Amino acid sequence: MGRPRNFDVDKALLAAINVFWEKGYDGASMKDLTEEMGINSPSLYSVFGDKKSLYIQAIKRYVASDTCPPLDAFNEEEDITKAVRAFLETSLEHATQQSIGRKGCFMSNCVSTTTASVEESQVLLLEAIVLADKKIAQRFDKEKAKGALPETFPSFERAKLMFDLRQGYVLRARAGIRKDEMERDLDYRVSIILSL
Amino acid sequence: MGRPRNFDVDKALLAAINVFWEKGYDGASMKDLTEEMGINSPSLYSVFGDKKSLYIQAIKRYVASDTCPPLDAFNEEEDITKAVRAFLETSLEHATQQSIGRKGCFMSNCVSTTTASVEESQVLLLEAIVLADKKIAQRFDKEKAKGALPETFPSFERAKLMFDLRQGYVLRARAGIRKDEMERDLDYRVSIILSL
DNA sequence: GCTATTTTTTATCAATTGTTATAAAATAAT
DNA sequence: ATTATTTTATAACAATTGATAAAAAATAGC
Repeated sequence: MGRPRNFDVDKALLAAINVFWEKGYDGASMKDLTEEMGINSPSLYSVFGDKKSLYIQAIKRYVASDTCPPLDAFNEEEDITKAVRAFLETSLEHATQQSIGRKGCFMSNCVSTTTASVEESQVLLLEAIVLADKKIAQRFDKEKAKGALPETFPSFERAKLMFDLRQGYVLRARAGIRKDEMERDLDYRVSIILSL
Repeated sequence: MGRPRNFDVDKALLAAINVFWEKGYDGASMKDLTEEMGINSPSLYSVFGDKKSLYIQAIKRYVASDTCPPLDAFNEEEDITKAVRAFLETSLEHATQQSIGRKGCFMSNCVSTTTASVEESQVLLLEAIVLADKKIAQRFDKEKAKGALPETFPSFERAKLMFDLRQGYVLRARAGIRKDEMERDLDYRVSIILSL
Protein backbone atom coordinates (compact mmCIF):
# COMPACT_ATOMS: atom_id res chain seq x y z
CA MET A 1 0.00 0.00 0.00
CA GLY A 2 1.00 3.61 0.08
CA ARG A 3 1.86 5.81 -2.89
CA PRO A 4 3.34 3.70 -5.66
CA ARG A 5 6.87 4.31 -6.89
CA ASN A 6 6.81 6.12 -10.19
CA PHE A 7 10.24 5.09 -11.44
CA ASP A 8 11.96 1.83 -12.31
CA VAL A 9 14.57 1.09 -9.66
CA ASP A 10 16.71 -0.99 -12.00
CA LYS A 11 16.54 1.55 -14.80
CA ALA A 12 17.62 4.23 -12.35
CA LEU A 13 20.54 2.07 -11.25
CA LEU A 14 21.61 1.52 -14.85
CA ALA A 15 21.51 5.27 -15.35
CA ALA A 16 23.72 5.72 -12.30
CA ILE A 17 26.28 3.38 -13.83
CA ASN A 18 26.51 5.65 -16.84
CA VAL A 19 27.06 8.74 -14.74
CA PHE A 20 29.83 7.14 -12.66
CA TRP A 21 31.34 5.67 -15.81
CA GLU A 22 31.47 9.01 -17.55
CA LYS A 23 32.40 11.30 -14.65
CA GLY A 24 34.09 9.02 -12.17
CA TYR A 25 33.07 8.60 -8.54
CA ASP A 26 34.32 11.98 -7.32
CA GLY A 27 33.32 13.75 -10.51
CA ALA A 28 29.73 12.53 -10.34
CA SER A 29 27.65 14.84 -8.16
CA MET A 30 24.35 13.89 -6.62
CA LYS A 31 22.78 16.47 -8.94
CA ASP A 32 24.30 14.69 -11.94
CA LEU A 33 22.98 11.42 -10.62
CA THR A 34 19.44 12.48 -9.76
CA GLU A 35 19.06 14.24 -13.12
CA GLU A 36 20.28 11.28 -15.15
CA MET A 37 18.33 8.81 -13.03
CA GLY A 38 15.19 10.90 -13.40
CA ILE A 39 14.42 11.06 -9.71
CA ASN A 40 14.95 13.58 -6.93
CA SER A 41 17.34 13.16 -4.06
CA PRO A 42 14.95 11.99 -1.32
CA SER A 43 13.85 9.15 -3.59
CA LEU A 44 17.46 8.29 -4.32
CA TYR A 45 18.44 8.28 -0.66
CA SER A 46 15.41 6.25 0.43
CA VAL A 47 16.01 3.55 -2.18
CA PHE A 48 19.79 3.46 -2.60
CA GLY A 49 21.17 5.07 0.53
CA ASP A 50 24.02 7.54 0.28
CA LYS A 51 26.40 8.11 -2.62
CA LYS A 52 28.83 5.40 -1.63
CA SER A 53 26.06 2.87 -1.20
CA LEU A 54 24.60 3.77 -4.59
CA TYR A 55 28.04 3.40 -6.14
CA ILE A 56 28.53 -0.07 -4.69
CA GLN A 57 25.10 -1.13 -5.92
CA ALA A 58 25.92 0.26 -9.36
CA ILE A 59 29.10 -1.81 -9.51
CA LYS A 60 27.28 -4.93 -8.39
CA ARG A 61 24.57 -4.31 -10.96
CA TYR A 62 27.17 -3.89 -13.69
CA VAL A 63 28.95 -7.08 -12.68
CA ALA A 64 25.67 -8.98 -12.45
CA SER A 65 24.74 -7.99 -15.99
CA ASP A 66 27.78 -10.02 -16.99
CA THR A 67 28.12 -8.34 -20.36
CA CYS A 68 31.67 -7.55 -21.28
CA PRO A 69 31.49 -6.98 -25.05
CA PRO A 70 35.08 -8.11 -25.77
CA LEU A 71 34.56 -11.27 -23.73
CA ASP A 72 31.24 -11.92 -25.42
CA ALA A 73 32.79 -11.45 -28.84
CA PHE A 74 35.58 -13.78 -27.79
CA ASN A 75 33.20 -16.54 -26.77
CA GLU A 76 30.82 -16.18 -29.69
CA GLU A 77 33.50 -16.71 -32.31
CA GLU A 78 34.07 -20.39 -33.03
CA ASP A 79 37.56 -20.32 -34.46
CA ILE A 80 40.04 -19.55 -31.70
CA THR A 81 42.19 -17.27 -33.82
CA LYS A 82 39.17 -15.28 -34.86
CA ALA A 83 37.98 -15.30 -31.27
CA VAL A 84 41.19 -13.72 -29.96
CA ARG A 85 41.05 -11.23 -32.78
CA ALA A 86 37.45 -10.41 -31.92
CA PHE A 87 38.41 -9.83 -28.28
CA LEU A 88 41.08 -7.32 -29.17
CA GLU A 89 39.01 -5.71 -31.92
CA THR A 90 35.99 -5.28 -29.66
CA SER A 91 38.23 -3.94 -26.91
CA LEU A 92 39.49 -1.34 -29.34
CA GLU A 93 36.03 -0.42 -30.53
CA HIS A 94 34.75 0.24 -27.04
CA ALA A 95 37.90 1.96 -25.89
CA THR A 96 37.88 4.39 -28.80
CA GLN A 97 34.18 5.04 -29.26
CA GLN A 98 33.57 8.75 -29.34
CA SER A 99 30.14 8.75 -27.68
CA ILE A 100 30.36 10.31 -24.25
CA GLY A 101 30.33 7.92 -21.35
CA ARG A 102 30.65 4.14 -21.46
CA LYS A 103 34.17 4.44 -22.81
CA GLY A 104 36.43 1.45 -22.33
CA CYS A 105 35.28 -0.62 -19.38
CA PHE A 106 33.38 0.52 -16.30
CA MET A 107 35.52 -1.60 -14.03
CA SER A 108 38.92 -0.54 -15.31
CA ASN A 109 38.01 3.04 -16.21
CA CYS A 110 36.05 3.96 -13.11
CA VAL A 111 36.07 1.33 -10.37
CA SER A 112 39.84 0.93 -10.50
CA THR A 113 40.21 4.56 -9.40
CA THR A 114 38.22 4.09 -6.18
CA THR A 115 39.81 0.97 -4.74
CA ALA A 116 41.62 3.10 -2.17
CA SER A 117 38.79 5.45 -1.22
CA VAL A 118 35.77 3.16 -1.47
CA GLU A 119 36.69 0.04 0.41
CA GLU A 120 34.20 -2.40 -1.03
CA SER A 121 35.04 -1.50 -4.61
CA GLN A 122 38.41 -3.23 -4.51
CA VAL A 123 37.15 -6.75 -3.96
CA LEU A 124 34.46 -6.25 -6.61
CA LEU A 125 37.14 -5.27 -9.10
CA LEU A 126 39.24 -8.24 -8.06
CA GLU A 127 36.36 -10.65 -8.54
CA ALA A 128 35.67 -9.26 -11.99
CA ILE A 129 39.29 -9.69 -13.05
CA VAL A 130 39.55 -13.20 -11.65
CA LEU A 131 36.33 -14.15 -13.39
CA ALA A 132 37.49 -12.74 -16.72
CA ASP A 133 40.81 -14.58 -16.46
CA LYS A 134 38.97 -17.79 -15.70
CA LYS A 135 36.50 -17.44 -18.55
CA ILE A 136 39.25 -16.83 -21.08
CA ALA A 137 41.33 -19.70 -19.75
CA GLN A 138 38.35 -22.03 -19.88
CA ARG A 139 37.88 -21.22 -23.53
CA PHE A 140 41.52 -22.00 -24.23
CA ASP A 141 41.13 -25.27 -22.35
CA LYS A 142 38.16 -26.15 -24.50
CA GLU A 143 40.25 -25.55 -27.61
CA LYS A 144 42.92 -27.82 -26.19
CA ALA A 145 40.34 -30.55 -25.68
CA LYS A 146 39.18 -30.01 -29.24
CA GLY A 147 42.73 -30.31 -30.49
CA ALA A 148 42.77 -26.77 -31.86
CA LEU A 149 45.47 -25.90 -29.36
CA PRO A 150 48.28 -28.20 -28.18
CA GLU A 151 48.19 -29.80 -24.76
CA THR A 152 51.17 -27.70 -23.72
CA PHE A 153 49.35 -24.42 -24.34
CA PRO A 154 49.46 -22.43 -21.07
CA SER A 155 45.81 -21.36 -20.92
CA PHE A 156 45.88 -19.35 -17.75
CA GLU A 157 49.05 -17.40 -18.53
CA ARG A 158 47.79 -16.55 -22.00
CA ALA A 159 44.41 -15.59 -20.64
CA LYS A 160 45.99 -13.07 -18.30
CA LEU A 161 48.24 -11.88 -21.09
CA MET A 162 45.32 -11.20 -23.39
CA PHE A 163 43.36 -9.50 -20.64
CA ASP A 164 46.27 -7.27 -19.72
CA LEU A 165 46.88 -6.24 -23.31
CA ARG A 166 43.39 -4.82 -23.30
CA GLN A 167 44.33 -2.47 -20.47
CA GLY A 168 47.06 -1.08 -22.66
CA TYR A 169 44.55 -0.41 -25.39
CA VAL A 170 42.28 1.35 -22.92
CA LEU A 171 45.07 3.65 -21.78
CA ARG A 172 46.17 4.40 -25.33
CA ALA A 173 42.63 5.18 -26.38
CA ARG A 174 42.31 7.64 -23.54
CA ALA A 175 45.47 9.29 -24.77
CA GLY A 176 43.74 9.86 -28.08
CA ILE A 177 45.46 7.17 -30.14
CA ARG A 178 43.14 6.22 -32.97
CA LYS A 179 41.63 2.82 -33.48
CA ASP A 180 43.13 2.33 -36.94
CA GLU A 181 46.61 2.99 -35.61
CA MET A 182 46.24 0.43 -32.85
CA GLU A 183 44.69 -2.03 -35.28
CA ARG A 184 47.96 -2.15 -37.16
CA ASP A 185 49.60 -4.53 -34.71
CA LEU A 186 46.41 -6.32 -33.80
CA ASP A 187 47.06 -9.41 -35.89
CA TYR A 188 50.57 -9.49 -34.58
CA ARG A 189 49.25 -9.57 -31.03
CA VAL A 190 46.82 -12.33 -31.93
CA SER A 191 49.73 -14.45 -33.12
CA ILE A 192 51.64 -13.77 -29.92
CA ILE A 193 48.72 -14.71 -27.69
CA LEU A 194 48.30 -17.98 -29.58
CA SER A 195 51.98 -18.68 -30.29
CA LEU A 196 53.21 -22.15 -29.42
CA MET B 1 62.38 43.73 -4.83
CA GLY B 2 59.30 43.35 -2.68
CA ARG B 3 58.75 40.73 -0.03
CA PRO B 4 60.66 37.58 -0.90
CA ARG B 5 58.87 34.31 -1.54
CA ASN B 6 59.26 32.02 1.43
CA PHE B 7 58.64 28.71 -0.35
CA ASP B 8 60.31 26.75 -3.11
CA VAL B 9 58.09 26.87 -6.20
CA ASP B 10 59.43 23.62 -7.57
CA LYS B 11 59.12 21.81 -4.27
CA ALA B 12 55.54 22.98 -4.01
CA LEU B 13 54.86 21.69 -7.51
CA LEU B 14 56.36 18.32 -6.65
CA ALA B 15 54.10 18.18 -3.60
CA ALA B 16 51.10 18.94 -5.82
CA ILE B 17 51.99 15.97 -8.01
CA ASN B 18 51.76 13.71 -4.97
CA VAL B 19 48.35 15.02 -4.01
CA PHE B 20 46.89 14.58 -7.49
CA TRP B 21 48.55 11.18 -7.76
CA GLU B 22 47.05 9.99 -4.50
CA LYS B 23 43.60 11.57 -4.67
CA GLY B 24 43.00 12.13 -8.35
CA TYR B 25 42.12 15.46 -9.96
CA ASP B 26 38.55 15.67 -8.66
CA GLY B 27 39.43 14.09 -5.34
CA ALA B 28 42.19 16.59 -4.63
CA SER B 29 40.75 19.69 -2.98
CA MET B 30 42.49 23.05 -2.87
CA LYS B 31 42.74 22.52 0.88
CA ASP B 32 44.54 19.22 0.33
CA LEU B 33 46.86 20.94 -2.11
CA THR B 34 47.70 24.01 -0.06
CA GLU B 35 48.33 21.91 3.04
CA GLU B 36 50.62 19.46 1.28
CA MET B 37 52.37 22.23 -0.65
CA GLY B 38 52.89 24.18 2.56
CA ILE B 39 51.44 27.43 1.25
CA ASN B 40 48.11 29.21 1.49
CA SER B 41 45.70 29.65 -1.33
CA PRO B 42 46.49 33.24 -2.42
CA SER B 43 50.12 32.18 -2.88
CA LEU B 44 49.04 29.15 -4.85
CA TYR B 45 46.75 31.16 -7.11
CA SER B 46 49.27 33.91 -7.72
CA VAL B 47 52.03 31.47 -8.70
CA PHE B 48 50.20 28.59 -10.35
CA GLY B 49 46.84 30.03 -11.37
CA ASP B 50 43.68 28.03 -10.77
CA LYS B 51 43.36 24.32 -10.04
CA LYS B 52 43.35 23.24 -13.68
CA SER B 53 46.42 25.32 -14.43
CA LEU B 54 48.25 23.88 -11.43
CA TYR B 55 47.32 20.41 -12.57
CA ILE B 56 48.72 20.95 -16.06
CA GLN B 57 51.94 22.34 -14.61
CA ALA B 58 52.17 19.34 -12.29
CA ILE B 59 51.86 16.96 -15.25
CA LYS B 60 54.49 18.87 -17.22
CA ARG B 61 56.79 18.85 -14.23
CA TYR B 62 56.37 15.13 -13.82
CA VAL B 63 57.05 14.49 -17.49
CA ALA B 64 60.07 16.79 -17.44
CA SER B 65 61.59 14.90 -14.53
CA ASP B 66 61.76 11.99 -16.96
CA THR B 67 62.03 9.40 -14.22
CA CYS B 68 59.95 6.33 -14.90
CA PRO B 69 61.45 3.73 -12.56
CA PRO B 70 60.56 0.71 -14.72
CA LEU B 71 62.03 2.39 -17.78
CA ASP B 72 65.14 3.39 -15.86
CA ALA B 73 65.58 -0.15 -14.58
CA PHE B 74 65.10 -1.39 -18.11
CA ASN B 75 67.82 0.83 -19.50
CA GLU B 76 70.29 0.35 -16.68
CA GLU B 77 70.39 -3.41 -17.05
CA GLU B 78 72.92 -4.52 -19.65
CA ASP B 79 71.60 -7.93 -20.54
CA ILE B 80 68.39 -7.58 -22.53
CA THR B 81 66.63 -10.47 -20.84
CA LYS B 82 67.47 -9.07 -17.44
CA ALA B 83 66.43 -5.65 -18.67
CA VAL B 84 62.96 -6.80 -19.67
CA ARG B 85 62.68 -8.64 -16.40
CA ALA B 86 63.71 -5.53 -14.51
CA PHE B 87 61.05 -3.49 -16.33
CA LEU B 88 58.28 -5.84 -15.32
CA GLU B 89 59.65 -6.35 -11.83
CA THR B 90 59.96 -2.62 -11.19
CA SER B 91 56.50 -2.08 -12.59
CA LEU B 92 55.18 -4.61 -10.11
CA GLU B 93 57.06 -3.07 -7.22
CA HIS B 94 55.66 0.38 -7.83
CA ALA B 95 52.18 -0.84 -8.63
CA THR B 96 51.93 -2.83 -5.42
CA GLN B 97 53.76 -0.63 -2.95
CA GLN B 98 51.63 -0.09 0.11
CA SER B 99 52.77 3.44 0.93
CA ILE B 100 50.00 5.92 0.29
CA GLY B 101 50.25 7.93 -2.88
CA ARG B 102 52.65 7.44 -5.79
CA LYS B 103 51.13 4.06 -6.55
CA GLY B 104 51.67 2.75 -10.05
CA CYS B 105 52.30 5.60 -12.47
CA PHE B 106 51.12 9.19 -12.24
CA MET B 107 50.29 9.28 -15.93
CA SER B 108 48.28 6.09 -16.13
CA ASN B 109 46.80 6.23 -12.63
CA CYS B 110 45.79 9.87 -12.54
CA VAL B 111 46.26 11.74 -15.81
CA SER B 112 44.48 9.06 -17.82
CA THR B 113 41.29 9.78 -15.88
CA THR B 114 41.18 13.46 -16.85
CA THR B 115 41.73 13.30 -20.60
CA ALA B 116 38.05 14.03 -21.16
CA SER B 117 37.57 16.75 -18.55
CA VAL B 118 40.93 18.54 -18.69
CA GLU B 119 41.66 19.12 -22.34
CA GLU B 120 45.40 19.65 -22.23
CA SER B 121 46.00 16.51 -20.22
CA GLN B 122 45.26 14.21 -23.13
CA VAL B 123 48.10 15.31 -25.37
CA LEU B 124 50.51 15.22 -22.45
CA LEU B 125 49.55 11.63 -21.77
CA LEU B 126 49.89 10.83 -25.47
CA GLU B 127 53.38 12.30 -25.64
CA ALA B 128 54.45 10.33 -22.59
CA ILE B 129 53.24 7.07 -24.09
CA VAL B 130 54.80 7.74 -27.48
CA LEU B 131 58.08 8.60 -25.80
CA ALA B 132 58.05 5.46 -23.68
CA ASP B 133 57.34 3.29 -26.72
CA LYS B 134 60.18 4.95 -28.58
CA LYS B 135 62.68 4.56 -25.75
CA ILE B 136 61.93 0.89 -25.37
CA ALA B 137 62.10 0.29 -29.11
CA GLN B 138 65.42 2.10 -29.33
CA ARG B 139 66.87 -0.21 -26.74
CA PHE B 140 65.68 -3.23 -28.69
CA ASP B 141 67.23 -1.75 -31.83
CA LYS B 142 70.53 -1.36 -30.02
CA GLU B 143 70.41 -5.01 -29.03
CA LYS B 144 69.79 -5.90 -32.66
CA ALA B 145 72.85 -3.91 -33.69
CA LYS B 146 74.83 -5.69 -31.00
CA GLY B 147 73.63 -9.04 -32.28
CA ALA B 148 71.86 -9.88 -29.03
CA LEU B 149 68.56 -9.86 -30.89
CA PRO B 150 68.00 -11.02 -34.49
CA GLU B 151 67.51 -8.53 -37.30
CA THR B 152 63.93 -9.71 -37.69
CA PHE B 153 63.00 -8.75 -34.12
CA PRO B 154 60.05 -6.33 -34.31
CA SER B 155 61.27 -3.69 -31.87
CA PHE B 156 58.34 -1.32 -31.99
CA GLU B 157 55.64 -3.95 -31.68
CA ARG B 158 57.41 -5.59 -28.77
CA ALA B 159 57.99 -2.24 -27.12
CA LYS B 160 54.28 -1.49 -27.17
CA LEU B 161 53.54 -5.01 -26.01
CA MET B 162 55.81 -4.68 -23.00
CA PHE B 163 54.43 -1.25 -22.17
CA ASP B 164 50.85 -2.45 -22.36
CA LEU B 165 51.52 -5.44 -20.14
CA ARG B 166 52.50 -2.99 -17.45
CA GLN B 167 49.03 -1.45 -17.56
CA GLY B 168 47.61 -4.84 -16.78
CA TYR B 169 49.84 -5.10 -13.75
CA VAL B 170 48.74 -1.67 -12.60
CA LEU B 171 45.09 -2.62 -12.80
CA ARG B 172 45.64 -5.93 -11.05
CA ALA B 173 47.58 -4.26 -8.27
CA ARG B 174 44.73 -1.83 -7.73
CA ALA B 175 42.43 -4.80 -7.42
CA GLY B 176 44.58 -6.01 -4.56
CA ILE B 177 46.42 -8.82 -6.32
CA ARG B 178 49.71 -9.37 -4.54
CA LYS B 179 53.11 -8.89 -6.06
CA ASP B 180 54.24 -12.45 -5.45
CA GLU B 181 51.21 -13.80 -7.25
CA MET B 182 51.88 -11.67 -10.31
CA GLU B 183 55.56 -12.52 -10.18
CA ARG B 184 54.69 -16.12 -10.89
CA ASP B 185 54.26 -15.56 -14.60
CA LEU B 186 56.83 -12.80 -14.84
CA ASP B 187 59.56 -14.92 -16.40
CA TYR B 188 57.02 -16.36 -18.77
CA ARG B 189 56.14 -12.85 -19.93
CA VAL B 190 59.79 -11.99 -20.36
CA SER B 191 60.19 -14.94 -22.70
CA ILE B 192 57.12 -13.88 -24.68
CA ILE B 193 58.32 -10.30 -25.07
CA LEU B 194 61.68 -11.55 -26.35
CA SER B 195 60.44 -14.61 -28.25
CA LEU B 196 61.70 -14.97 -31.79
C1' DG C 1 63.66 56.37 7.41
C1' DC C 2 60.59 56.69 3.84
C1' DT C 3 58.51 54.81 -0.53
C1' DA C 4 57.38 51.38 -3.76
C1' DT C 5 56.73 46.70 -4.56
C1' DT C 6 55.73 42.06 -3.74
C1' DT C 7 54.31 38.28 -0.81
C1' DT C 8 52.00 36.52 3.10
C1' DT C 9 48.27 36.28 6.16
C1' DT C 10 43.57 36.46 7.53
C1' DA C 11 39.18 36.45 6.38
C1' DT C 12 35.62 35.83 3.37
C1' DC C 13 33.15 35.20 -1.01
C1' DA C 14 29.29 32.86 -3.77
C1' DA C 15 28.47 28.36 -5.40
C1' DT C 16 28.24 23.66 -4.95
C1' DT C 17 28.71 19.55 -2.18
C1' DG C 18 26.13 15.50 0.02
C1' DT C 19 22.16 15.04 2.80
C1' DT C 20 17.69 15.60 5.16
C1' DA C 21 13.09 17.91 7.17
C1' DT C 22 8.72 18.85 5.98
C1' DA C 23 4.65 18.70 3.68
C1' DA C 24 1.87 17.42 -0.32
C1' DA C 25 0.18 13.54 -3.17
C1' DA C 26 -1.20 8.96 -4.18
C1' DT C 27 -2.49 4.45 -3.08
C1' DA C 28 -4.92 0.29 -0.04
C1' DA C 29 -7.51 -1.01 3.82
C1' DT C 30 -11.14 0.06 6.93
C1' DA D 1 -14.91 8.88 3.32
C1' DT D 2 -11.57 8.38 6.50
C1' DT D 3 -7.25 6.44 7.99
C1' DA D 4 -2.77 4.56 7.55
C1' DT D 5 1.06 4.15 4.72
C1' DT D 6 4.38 5.17 1.38
C1' DT D 7 6.39 8.05 -2.13
C1' DT D 8 6.84 12.35 -4.14
C1' DA D 9 8.04 17.29 -4.39
C1' DT D 10 9.83 21.48 -2.34
C1' DA D 11 12.88 23.49 0.37
C1' DA D 12 16.51 23.86 3.12
C1' DC D 13 20.51 22.15 5.88
C1' DA D 14 25.57 22.52 7.37
C1' DA D 15 29.85 21.73 5.25
C1' DT D 16 32.95 22.07 1.69
C1' DT D 17 34.14 23.62 -2.84
C1' DG D 18 37.28 26.71 -5.79
C1' DA D 19 38.61 31.33 -5.67
C1' DT D 20 39.59 36.53 -3.86
C1' DA D 21 39.64 41.08 -1.29
C1' DA D 22 41.88 43.49 2.04
C1' DA D 23 45.37 44.24 5.20
C1' DA D 24 49.77 43.13 7.30
C1' DA D 25 54.69 41.99 6.58
C1' DA D 26 59.03 41.88 4.36
C1' DT D 27 62.29 43.26 1.09
C1' DA D 28 65.13 46.91 -2.30
C1' DG D 29 66.04 51.45 -3.79
C1' DC D 30 66.15 56.20 -2.74
